[in-house]
Amino acid sequence: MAEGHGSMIGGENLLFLTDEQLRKGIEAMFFAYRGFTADPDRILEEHGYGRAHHRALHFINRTHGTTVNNLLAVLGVTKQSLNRVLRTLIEDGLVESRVGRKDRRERNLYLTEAGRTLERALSEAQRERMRAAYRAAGPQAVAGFRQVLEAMMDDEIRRQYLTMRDRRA
Amino acid sequence: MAEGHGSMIGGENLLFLTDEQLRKGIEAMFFAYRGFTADPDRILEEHGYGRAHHRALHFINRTHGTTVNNLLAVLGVTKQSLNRVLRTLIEDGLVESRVGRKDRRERNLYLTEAGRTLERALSEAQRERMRAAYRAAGPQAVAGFRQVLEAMMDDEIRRQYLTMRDRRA
DNA sequence: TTGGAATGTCAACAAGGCTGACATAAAATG
DNA sequence: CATTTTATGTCAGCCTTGTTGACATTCCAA
Repeated sequence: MAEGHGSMIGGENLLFLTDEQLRKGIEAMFFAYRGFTADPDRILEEHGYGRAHHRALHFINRTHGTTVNNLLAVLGVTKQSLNRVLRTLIEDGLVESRVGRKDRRERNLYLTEAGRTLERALSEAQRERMRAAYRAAGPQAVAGFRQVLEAMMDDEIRRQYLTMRDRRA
Repeated sequence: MAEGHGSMIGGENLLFLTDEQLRKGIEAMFFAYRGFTADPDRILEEHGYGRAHHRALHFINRTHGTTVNNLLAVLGVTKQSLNRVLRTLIEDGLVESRVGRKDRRERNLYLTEAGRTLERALSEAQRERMRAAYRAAGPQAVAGFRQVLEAMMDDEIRRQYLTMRDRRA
């Protein structure tokens, strides 16, 4: 019958690992990511910015005073690419770059009031979508969601993510 | 104290919806998506292709004989953008474009043997990553993962996704 | 027969990745 | 102190992949 668990192929904890199931997961990931970025994208467009700006604002807000090198590591892009984005944010007065106090080669990055305002608008839109999804799926589903996502990261990124996951602002 | 559940704001099923929790979900999504695309990206680079080619191959393989318009709707890009990608895939002999039988304006798209080979390599790399994540997280987590992702999609996309989710090859 | 739909193509442009080369300042090291 | 390394910025150029607009072709359907 329909529920014959196929236990002959490895027990029920392997049952869900069919190519069919994996394909569904892959496509869900693809479509969900589109939703995930849709709301901030609309706001960014109004300001003439792109996702790269959002990412920079997010991580500067998240780790006040972070250095350029730090940001490069987290974002996984080249300094030339980041610099282009950072320069416009600084010119537009959303980000402030201060010479490092201990090490004066470094630049510590901060959001200005205007930067905080835009960051809040972006992250609030994204949080609202996430909140609705969490609410619809329930707490147990959320725990599973995070577990799978963390297991999907590259090892090095996961280490980085886990160390900063539970930081305080 | 630290565990004062804040039950005054809506009961424990709302407890996990703090901005902090939502931020973790957002960052997990960001980093996980990088992992999600990392393995196919490496293979694509060897062939001089990009993610756009992967997406086209995936959905042509998934729905043999799909039309260009169909593909546009699923991928959410302009026809000009898709056309450029499609053209190189056809020129390179990975995709075959046949004039529609009923409606001869339409083009039905199929993978050639070479196309199937590349598609298999790409999807197998991606499935392997997904498989490892699923295995590490367990069946319950996987169910939650899918629930949250589906809830995160745009409404229209979700409808589309759900109708094709359980199709047979 | 004519309007509109589906498709393709050309041109131009922008964002945001990349590499390589080079400049500067400051820290670290011998 | 001299040298090397590090952190950052910048210029130039290239690529992919998205966009818009204009226009041609084909062909179904009213």
